[in-house]
Amino acid sequence: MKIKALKGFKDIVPGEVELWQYLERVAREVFDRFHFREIRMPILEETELFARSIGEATDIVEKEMYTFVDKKITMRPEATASLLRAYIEHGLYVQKPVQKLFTIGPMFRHERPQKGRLRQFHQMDIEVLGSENARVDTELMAMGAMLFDELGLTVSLELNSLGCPECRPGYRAMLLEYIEARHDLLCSDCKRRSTTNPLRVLDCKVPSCREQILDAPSILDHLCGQCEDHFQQVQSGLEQLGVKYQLNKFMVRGLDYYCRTTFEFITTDLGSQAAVAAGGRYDGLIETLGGPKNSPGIGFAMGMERLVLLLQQLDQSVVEADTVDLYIAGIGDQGARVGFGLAHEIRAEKFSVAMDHEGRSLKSQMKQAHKTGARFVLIIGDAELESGKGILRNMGTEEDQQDVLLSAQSITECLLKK
RNA sequence: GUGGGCGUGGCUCAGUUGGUUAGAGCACCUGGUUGUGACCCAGGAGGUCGGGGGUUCAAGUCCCCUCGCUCACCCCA
Repeated sequence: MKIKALKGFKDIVPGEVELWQYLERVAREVFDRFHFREIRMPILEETELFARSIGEATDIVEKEMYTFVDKKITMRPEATASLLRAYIEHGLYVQKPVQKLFTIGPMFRHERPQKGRLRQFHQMDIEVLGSENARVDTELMAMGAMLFDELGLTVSLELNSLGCPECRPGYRAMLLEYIEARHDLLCSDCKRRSTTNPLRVLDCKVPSCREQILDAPSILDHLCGQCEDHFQQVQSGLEQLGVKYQLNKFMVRGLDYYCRTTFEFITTDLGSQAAVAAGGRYDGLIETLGGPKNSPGIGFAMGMERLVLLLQQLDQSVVEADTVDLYIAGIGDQGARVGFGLAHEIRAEKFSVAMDHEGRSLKSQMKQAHKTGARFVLIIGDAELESGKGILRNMGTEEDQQDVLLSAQSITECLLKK
């Protein structure tokens, strides 16, 4: 019986991992430009942390978490809660009132896997803690847009506001009334949602439900003065920076902690997993988790599997082919022995060197060199050992240089010349 | 948790109305004269046809069960 990876858990093998490295490299570079700093947290946390932040009644907490019940610990299903815990625990808000942080790593949710959705998945998570200025919201979305643009991905930004504890309850009551009046016309899921989370009815995909909610009251028409003002500033900021966006008054969030600004970066190229990144503001959350009072925050997470899938759909290859500077082909035991030593010395000079130790024929080694994408091949056989000079073949031009001294120094000089 | 589709060598797949030793392409290995990479040619290795049971003289091909993968619902990044 062969042992295989668990359902929903995937290996990222050579040939595939390069794209992940590329994604991460570009992202880190962009984060750096906006002056975000990295933070890394453990994968396991107290279960309580997620119950309190994400919300007891959410699907994530109710049925999707990997929890060690006896130890009361859970593998993180998302990054924000852990990041805030660390932020509070280390008193980062004391050192610097506004913190801009990012983290990259695996998250775990026990769901049925499908395209762009795994049980262990990876997110890049960005958070700005300690500011409620609308420019922060704008900058965050602008950064996301810039990153996707530089990756060559076509995604659109959808924006909404969820209001705050001042204005949401009133709106919620109004919506509930609207939904109740049409209760019989809704799908069975929405009937359930109307009691568990009425806002969710707004983004039901069933056509008949969509029809019913067309004239539903919009939160955007019922924001309190402050939220309205804040939302206007966010929008004018996006316009100032030339970031295209679309208002979506039906967009809701699955995690309880969101308020005010919420947004999603959407693609049409991933089947049902449209959101490649999503997030929003969570102004009361830091306090809820034991941090300083009146401490606002906003952040978003990007699904790396989804981004990699999109990158794979691009025709142009963004990843460099497999290549080495030099392949050493040793013929016979002595040739291989000398090559073995030279390879080590040349590697110490910061060149990449490949050779095999299987005692293959020269022809076979040349084939290996070709497949490896070697720029040069150094041939060392009996004749070369005798003269002390090797043959250096340029794999591009097919030229052989006959008189290369078998020393790391003269070989590296030749490599530098080309 | 609920549905649909699919499970043949590393990968992509053929396998006819069930019938002799299960095939192809790609990839891999070794050769094509004595020490050289494309292509080509020859040869080779590699599969208990997901697993179990049943029908039959005979099953990769039919039936049942089971496991796995996948897409979708739900939910979400």
